[in-house]
Amino acid sequence: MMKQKGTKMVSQETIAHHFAKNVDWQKFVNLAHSLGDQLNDAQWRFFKAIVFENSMESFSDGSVRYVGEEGCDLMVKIKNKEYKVEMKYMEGAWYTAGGKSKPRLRNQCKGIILMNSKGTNTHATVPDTYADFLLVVGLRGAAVIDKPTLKQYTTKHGDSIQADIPSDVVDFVFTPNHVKAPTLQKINLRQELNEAVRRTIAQIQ
DNA sequence: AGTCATTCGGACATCTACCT
DNA sequence: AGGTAGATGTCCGAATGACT
Repeated sequence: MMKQKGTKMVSQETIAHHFAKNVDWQKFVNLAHSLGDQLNDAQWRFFKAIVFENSMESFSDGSVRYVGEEGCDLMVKIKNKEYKVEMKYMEGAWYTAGGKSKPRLRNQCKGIILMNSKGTNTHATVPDTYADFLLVVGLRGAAVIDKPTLKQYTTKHGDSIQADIPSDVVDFVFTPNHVKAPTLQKINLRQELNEAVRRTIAQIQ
């Protein structure tokens, strides 16, 4: 029986290219800006990730599937094969805000907490069960890194595993040059969620 | 001087798996 | 049966550093 080598693993460049081509990042940027800080409060942050992860599926051509499993948020289908991708969102992941000047590419991504827990973390690096690729999404850019490369840049921090990824070892999916100024849309997810919550509560007898 | 950026730890809610 | 470590994701706040 063949070992793992029998299953061909595509390159991070292939994954990045697929995300670049088959996901509408302008829509993502519009969504992220329109959502603003609505879900930034501590108790809503988990939901923010759910919104963004789902948006990958919605804004894709159908080849991206949201699964939300442990260590794997997305399944990406390329040439009839599916690949496991973990997604992290951080506002200023790759580019500084810029303010009055232009956004500037960082030498390395802002530190990402890949896993953390109360008490003491046992992992020294990402576990074998972790997705094969990590998609790091920011407001002004996104990039892909494969697991073997990612492992080179992880450090154990008390109760967490942190990744400090140099910008020149990743493959970019989009950059500030790939998107136009965001179209702000009037959405109020907090209100809709609150209403959904009240409706649900009202069903209880 | 005043803006912009970085850094660090802690905060949030709640589930499952495992332990005694 | 009851307790808790470990897992999930993101940002805030304050203090400090760097730049124009």
